[in-house]
Amino acid sequence: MMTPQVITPQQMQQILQQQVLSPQQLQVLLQQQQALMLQQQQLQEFYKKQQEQLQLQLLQQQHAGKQPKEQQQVATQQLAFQQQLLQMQQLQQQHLLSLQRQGLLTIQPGQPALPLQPLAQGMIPTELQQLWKEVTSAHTAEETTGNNHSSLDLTTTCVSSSAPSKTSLIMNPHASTNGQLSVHTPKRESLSHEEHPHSHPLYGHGVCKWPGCEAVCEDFQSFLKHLNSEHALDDRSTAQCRVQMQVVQQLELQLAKDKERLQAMMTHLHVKSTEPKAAPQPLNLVSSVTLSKSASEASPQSLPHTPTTPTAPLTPVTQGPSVITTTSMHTVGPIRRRYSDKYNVPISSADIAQNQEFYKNAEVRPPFTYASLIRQAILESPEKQLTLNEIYNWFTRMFAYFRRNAATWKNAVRHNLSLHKCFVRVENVKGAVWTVDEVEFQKRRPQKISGNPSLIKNMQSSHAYCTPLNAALQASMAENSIPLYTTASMGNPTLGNLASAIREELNGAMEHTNSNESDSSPGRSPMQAVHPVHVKEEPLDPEEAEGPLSLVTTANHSPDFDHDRDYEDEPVNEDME
DNA sequence: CGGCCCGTAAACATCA
DNA sequence: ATGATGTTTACGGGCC
Repeated sequence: MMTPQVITPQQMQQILQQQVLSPQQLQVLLQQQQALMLQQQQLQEFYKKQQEQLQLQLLQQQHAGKQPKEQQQVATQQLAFQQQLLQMQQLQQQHLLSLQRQGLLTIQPGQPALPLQPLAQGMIPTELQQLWKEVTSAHTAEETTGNNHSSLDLTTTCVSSSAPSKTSLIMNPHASTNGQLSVHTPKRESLSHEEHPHSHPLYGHGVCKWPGCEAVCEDFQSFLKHLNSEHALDDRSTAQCRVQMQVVQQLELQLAKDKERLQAMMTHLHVKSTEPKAAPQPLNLVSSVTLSKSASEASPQSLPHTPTTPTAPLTPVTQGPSVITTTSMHTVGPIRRRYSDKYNVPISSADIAQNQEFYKNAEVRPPFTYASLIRQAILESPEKQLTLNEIYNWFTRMFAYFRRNAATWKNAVRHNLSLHKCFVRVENVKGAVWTVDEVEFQKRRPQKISGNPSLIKNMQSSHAYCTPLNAALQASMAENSIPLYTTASMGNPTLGNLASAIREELNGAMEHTNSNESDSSPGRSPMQAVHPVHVKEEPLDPEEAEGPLSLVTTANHSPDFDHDRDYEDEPVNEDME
């Protein structure tokens, strides 16, 4: 539990998000509040009676002129009461002010301004009933059967147990008016109190967490003493409890609103998800929305495949894009991978996360040919060579799209590797790796582009580096352009590289027609391409240093997914288009 | 319409 | 024997 005085809006948000307070908890609090109000009334009466008695006594004593001790005692008592009352009211004012500042006390039209009522009058039970109705009507429908064992329950405990006999006496008659009240008997609460002696929600870090208290208590025992003495059943405690209840209520209302908002967002994004390829940013949202059952029906039509394989181990949904989607991949040692984790290197960085995450999470077919992708995969590797399996892994790692239909695209990859001369198979001790013959690749490029004169025109006339190969590519590049350029310029191998690779291709193509380029974009000359220094210095230790951006790369390690196998296996079995 | 590129499917061979 | 890896052929769609 927190102290209303110091609670910040951020904390409120946190609380809201955490949904700390269940309706049950609220109920408990409300019930307790109700009981406390009754007690408060009793106290008020008691106080009045005592005052009357005091007056009588004083009169009598004055008449008698004796017994100074008793007189003193009574006077002290009275003073104490008055002080208490004053303190209580001050506290209440404090609470209310803070709450108002925080916008927590937005009293609803039909609802009486409870908190502003003079404390002495206490809270009318009907008001509480009303309150309770409002709160419950808003929430009981959903998420029920929670455990109400947490803080609030214990709060109840502490308060009522502090004056058991009195409480029960006072409560019971009223309890009959409301069945819910009878649920909480002092017995049960005291039991729960004893069950978790050292996990009192009002006690933490050696400090009493009673709202506005923060008294230091050495140990739990002293805390209990403190609790019973300082926070016994009195008006102040009652008032504080009521304020707390208001806080809770407001939080509940806020929660309801935020839930509504969330629902609206989800609905909205769901609609978006049915639209085309989408911008990079919706990416994660798209996938997350996909999870929601409500959204599931509409999505299939829009995308080539149903978004986000449900079975896939990494669901982009639940977590934030870059970091979370990924798991530690190192362990997965594919059968005979040569440079086991090297391919990890070129992968994601926080910067490109946007782009990378897009294809990583959205099952959108990348607008690149298999040949381009394969080349990129190989070039991103430290050694500029990959085994077939590593290429597979790269595909699945970088593109959600390739996490299904493994048989199909893997076949395509093999097909491309064999078909294109630019891919050279190099025998190795441990097997064979694939490399890129950049000369061949550059040869090939112009060919293709030559078939698209308009593109060439574009490139020549506007020296547009990333003139797309086609509309899709263009779109993709548009999406990627900003982050890609920044990252690529930093020499960080990533998906950014992927785009840069495309640019390279174009550059390479342009070389045949335009040799003006002075910039050092990668892979322009065959020699550079074969041993490209620009992309990144090849680290001696593939595990650790992987380039200029150590930070980024460190992040890369974990981020990436690990289960190549999962991707390989599942799709074949489960998919059906 | 034909040529080219690309993706997909599949048959087949090789190898561990 | 099996699966991964390669090679090759065939076919269809898209584009120019």
